[in-house]
Amino acid sequence: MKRKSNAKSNACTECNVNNLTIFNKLTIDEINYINFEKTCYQYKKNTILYNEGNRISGCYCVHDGIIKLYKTGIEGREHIIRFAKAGDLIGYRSLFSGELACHSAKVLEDATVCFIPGEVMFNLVEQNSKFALEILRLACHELDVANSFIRDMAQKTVKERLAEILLILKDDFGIDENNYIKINLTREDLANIIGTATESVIRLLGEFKDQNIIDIEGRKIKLLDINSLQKISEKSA
Amino acid sequence: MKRKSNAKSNACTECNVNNLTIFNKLTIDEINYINFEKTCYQYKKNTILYNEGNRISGCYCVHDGIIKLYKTGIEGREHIIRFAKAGDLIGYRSLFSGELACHSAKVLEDATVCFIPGEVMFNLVEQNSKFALEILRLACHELDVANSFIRDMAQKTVKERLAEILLILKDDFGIDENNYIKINLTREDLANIIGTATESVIRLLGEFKDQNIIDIEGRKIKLLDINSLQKISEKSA
DNA sequence: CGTATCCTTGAACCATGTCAAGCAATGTGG
DNA sequence: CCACATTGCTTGACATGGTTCAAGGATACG
Repeated sequence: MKRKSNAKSNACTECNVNNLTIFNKLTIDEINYINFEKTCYQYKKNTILYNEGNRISGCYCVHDGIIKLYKTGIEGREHIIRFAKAGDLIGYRSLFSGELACHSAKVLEDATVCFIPGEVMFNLVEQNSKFALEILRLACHELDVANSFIRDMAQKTVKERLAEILLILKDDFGIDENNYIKINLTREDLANIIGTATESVIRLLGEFKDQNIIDIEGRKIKLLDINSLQKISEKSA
Repeated sequence: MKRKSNAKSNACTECNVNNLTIFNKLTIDEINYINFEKTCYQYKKNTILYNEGNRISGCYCVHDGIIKLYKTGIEGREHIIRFAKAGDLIGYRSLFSGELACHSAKVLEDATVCFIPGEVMFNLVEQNSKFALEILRLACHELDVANSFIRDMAQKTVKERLAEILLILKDDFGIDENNYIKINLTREDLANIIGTATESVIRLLGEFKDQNIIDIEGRKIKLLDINSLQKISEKSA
């Protein structure tokens, strides 16, 4: 399940996701420092990187694949917080808050992930204030997003939230040449993002399909009418 | 509504909320720097400090009083994010994410608030990495809290959330000698925190009262049976 | 090829929202 | 200080969105 990949193809200086990440404010020397200290792993689908409540000793930079971050709630029910993809950093939250992991991380699609020890992160924050500000910017932005989502959970219906999440997934993962969203989730996963029952997701996706707003092929969702989705998600339809 | 208070009683070096705040990692020189650059204001109830969408040019440190932070949602409905009290910092999120204010701030109880220009905050982050880490810690912690609340919104019933929020308010604001929570909110405010209708809050508070879990005197809520509240909020009752 | 997981549909139930109406408390201006 | 206006509180009746349960079919996987 967990396998160190050969270092060659993973030099941070040549990493094509580098400019997507918060590391773009680092000097070459600092990048090399990370490169020297990090460890790369390849994980198969369903591997657990860490569990809620674990102590996190560093953070993970996703090179490719998709990682699902989720919290376990009442009666063991899973609640999905977000998905991390190429260029995303995970675990930094617990690292910098000094708290135990507040979520579990599980591989959704086979992934290559670099582990950066916490000490390295702290050293970089101390010696490069631009980097510190960059992480701060990231955390503050995620906080905005989280609070907006709380409001949406509070005020929107399940249908509105489903339309919203389809649009968010589109923005985060993009669509292919046939307008299919480039992430395949089970109905249950979708339900666990927006906080509803699997059956409700199924019925509502069916409804969207009947209205020619989306098309469905197994787990692949094709967006036909983004405008309508937008209207639905904003209650203006 | 907005009035500069005399500076004497507000010297940061003598501020009794100082050790509650993230500023406790600063040197005396740095505290004096803030003291020199800040401006203190006294605000009456219902004053708006800033509105969602405003550009924020600094952040506010609450000296006393209570500030309500809320987002405006669909059809103008208010959703309360949190309350800031003595020692809390507000506006830092938008400042550091470089985005427009993602919420409005309104005075709930007459407040004294110090405005610290953004430039000062940025300078301090740059020159004192312990301070940077402290803000980062704060932001990451708030992110944890926000994500937990999203899960709760997704998985808990209105009754469970109401029990939960009463306990949170107790922890945040404390209780007086008669076990009354030291913050007075309208039923509508309570509804706007947990995302429900005012009528539901009224009915559920009545239910809690009938079960001798709480007592109610106008807007003041007295906690009689914290254990039961805990059980309810965790679905174990 | 059999087992596990996922998907789908129908039916029944219920928690919660909405609407309406009246009352209480609070605030404001003359 | 009173009268009026506004805001907040309460209750009942009703509508409905959404959950839950059950059962069967489809699909993926070892």
